[in-house]
Amino acid sequence: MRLSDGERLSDQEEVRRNKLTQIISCGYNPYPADEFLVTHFSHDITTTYSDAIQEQYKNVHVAGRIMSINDRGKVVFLKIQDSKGLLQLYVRRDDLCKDGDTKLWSGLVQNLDLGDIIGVKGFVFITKTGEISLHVESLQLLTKSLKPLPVVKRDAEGHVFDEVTNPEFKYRQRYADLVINPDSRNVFILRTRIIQFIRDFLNQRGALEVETPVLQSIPGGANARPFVTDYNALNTKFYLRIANELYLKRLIVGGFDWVYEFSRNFRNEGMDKTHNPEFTILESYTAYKDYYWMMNLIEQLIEQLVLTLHGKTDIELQGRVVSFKAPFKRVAILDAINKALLTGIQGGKFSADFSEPIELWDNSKLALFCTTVLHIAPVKINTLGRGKLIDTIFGELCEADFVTPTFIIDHPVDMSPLAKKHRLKKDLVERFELYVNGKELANAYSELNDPIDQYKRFGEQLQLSAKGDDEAMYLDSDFLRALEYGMPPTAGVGIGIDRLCMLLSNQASIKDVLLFPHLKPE
RNA sequence: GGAUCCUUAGCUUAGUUGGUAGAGCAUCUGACUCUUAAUCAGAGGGUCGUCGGUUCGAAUCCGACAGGAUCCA
Repeated sequence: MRLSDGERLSDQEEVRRNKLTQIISCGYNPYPADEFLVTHFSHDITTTYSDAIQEQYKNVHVAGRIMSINDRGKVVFLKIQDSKGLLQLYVRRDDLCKDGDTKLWSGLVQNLDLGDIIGVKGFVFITKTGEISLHVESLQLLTKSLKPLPVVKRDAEGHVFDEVTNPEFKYRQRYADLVINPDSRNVFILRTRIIQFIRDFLNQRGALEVETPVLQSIPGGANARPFVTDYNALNTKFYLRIANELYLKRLIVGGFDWVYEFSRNFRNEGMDKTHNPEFTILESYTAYKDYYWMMNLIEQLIEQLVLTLHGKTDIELQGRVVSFKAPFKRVAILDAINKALLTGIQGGKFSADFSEPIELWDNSKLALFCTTVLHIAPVKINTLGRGKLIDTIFGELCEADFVTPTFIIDHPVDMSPLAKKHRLKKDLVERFELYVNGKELANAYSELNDPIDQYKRFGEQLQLSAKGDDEAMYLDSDFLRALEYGMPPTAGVGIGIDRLCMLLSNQASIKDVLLFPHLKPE
């Protein structure tokens, strides 16, 4: 008996299939359809039970997966795991088989394996060794498990047996990882709590959650290579969205004054510890506000989120304590770079040729710095515009320094084609990025709403594209048409949800905060 | 895309100038009606990622491929 071609069954799998046959031949259904009424969860019992209130625990129904079996002959101790934790079951043959017919014992109980899912009824008591347990009066199989589960065992000294450490196993068989590894499960519970917190935070302030197209005819709103697909009914190429920004702005044009969406975005690019081609960004746009207002909002959001999850605003990240107390530091990106240049020159890392403030450098000097100091291939640099060069220098020189939450603000105009020009500072835009633990967590602008300026910016992107920058933005004339009707002054923000989850769950890889990260097919 | 490393039983792994694989947990058989890594006595389970080469002989050396991890681009 096999489920798929070419796969030989292991001895343990053969054994389980034989047990399945025995269970069926004894008249028990290994996959019953009936509802099993659950009255209690493991954790609730083990945290609230005491002998003083045992009357309330006389008829308890629990269901879960068998995680340990301690067979003592005519008594078996089982531990089952439900969604909230573990509960020990005390199963006695003579309690299950009161009429002397031991078929249930020999036909079913003795054919149970680790991983089987059972439903039990009984009363709660405390064993001689002091463990709150369920004395089982009836037991039924709810699902037979045919594949051995590498259940983790721990001894009294804390030695761990059978813990799956192979990351490929965890990622490919997340279902198994979630069963055997509570740490994994907790990360994903935390992820949901984070998303719920943000949703509540925005809803309480009057924001409207919306849904915009995942399939787009023009992949706009970001600099990235898209996934392409054929749209049969419309007989044209479509793209999976790289961002939802331009659609949310269309909604601001339409008169909604605060919208947001948790947007699953797709970028056809490399994957590493912080990038998965499919990822989640929260985008939110608010009419009549600017990026200063947005900075205040975001620092409130992050501070309160950390406070809610951890009960305090100072938390430990990779061995150092980081404060999330608002307000966060605000540093102009050019100031940050100039400071790093000065430090580098004083430390002898680069020559004094680069002592002039970076805003005065011409493009050839930027390129020279990138090739000689940062050792970036000239072929690549030739495709980059001024803004991307400066962004690259910031990434290399400064990014890692911003461990405590810091707003990096006022970027050069040509690296921010959707941001409004700064009200005071020439050649800059009203933009901020939030850096925490050396990584970009959020990106926001006072949104560009001047359709003529926006048209010019798209034009500059087209020129970059012609130079070979395959991430330059596409021109979206429908978006320009929307802007021509008039979009009120608007502040917009995007928060990387995956990175936020990595940060707050202290995970080093994005794969550890994605339930099903992409891997090559087996 | 480049460099380095990894792939041995269900899981974790040992395997020393190349001599047809050893363990713990899990599994199976037997004993045990309050155990908790239960214990005790026995047993089975591996085409050592795949394919090819060198050799009398390959888990081990060489090559290609596949998957994964880390770092770089």
